[in-house]
Amino acid sequence: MYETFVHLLKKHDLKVTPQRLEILNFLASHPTHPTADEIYKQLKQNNPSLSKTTVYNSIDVLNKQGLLTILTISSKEQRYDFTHTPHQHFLCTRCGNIIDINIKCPQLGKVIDGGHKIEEVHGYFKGICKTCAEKRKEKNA
Amino acid sequence: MYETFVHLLKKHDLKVTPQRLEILNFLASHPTHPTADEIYKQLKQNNPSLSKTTVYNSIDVLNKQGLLTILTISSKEQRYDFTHTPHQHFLCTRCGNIIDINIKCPQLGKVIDGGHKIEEVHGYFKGICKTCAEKRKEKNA
DNA sequence: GTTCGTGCAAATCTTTTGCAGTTTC
DNA sequence: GAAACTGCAAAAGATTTGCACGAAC
Repeated sequence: MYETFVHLLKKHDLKVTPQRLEILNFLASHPTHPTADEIYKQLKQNNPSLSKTTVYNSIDVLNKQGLLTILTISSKEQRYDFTHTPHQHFLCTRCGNIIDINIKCPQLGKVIDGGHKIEEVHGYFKGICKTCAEKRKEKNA
Repeated sequence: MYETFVHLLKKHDLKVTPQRLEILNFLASHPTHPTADEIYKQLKQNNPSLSKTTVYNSIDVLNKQGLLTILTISSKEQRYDFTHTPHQHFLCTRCGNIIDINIKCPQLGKVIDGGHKIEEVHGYFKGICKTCAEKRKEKNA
């Protein structure tokens, strides 16, 4: 079941530990951009000896290998995103959810303002998400 | 000298205090996206009784009135930006500086992915800034 | 068996809160 | 003078560090 993640870790010269597999699996299957604390609380249920230090350690090595992205969108804690395909984020000002969206970024790769070269677009967009917009419509109807 | 900021505060029903004037002036004249601590340390030099609480309090009310923008770009501390004209930010991966850039955001105001309405584009872009790019060129030459 | 990873406790850093005294209007 | 603001100290919350033990290769 975890073969993919075993390969992924080996490929990046990281030791394969149950904790790392669980964290990778959790991030890949929960595109909800969890915080370190959310990851910790969730995984501790099946592995009571898990420590937060390990969560932070794992996040750190995974991030250094480019396997996850650190989001610093709205609040003071960091949120994490398993890196698979490039995408942007949408923060709903009503419900606070962070939703993955797909937007073409015409800026990527361009050189702008006389010399800055754009290599990554970490844009995030703020507004009202589909669900909240529909709720508001119903209310007004 | 501070008439503009006096007006700005009054317009937003905020009391005019020396601390708020200093903070506004500092933010407006330093587009370097300082942290709370940087603002505090700088202003404390001329006003030794200044407290960090006041810096945070002021930032809070100014932010609520839309007079400044909170950036959460790269690290765990927040950075602040005096709100004047809409612009984007460019984080240089070499020198770590956050530079204001001007980019057209064709996404603004659009409805995407079947219903999410974009009201603000908080994009930031990552890459190599002009200064670092030129330094690298010189080195290779 | 050596290197690396885990987990505990303590430390650090940023931001928030409670409250008494002071300033603004 | 009432309401709002300042500043101190303490608290809270997220992340980092030091270190001994244990697991992976």
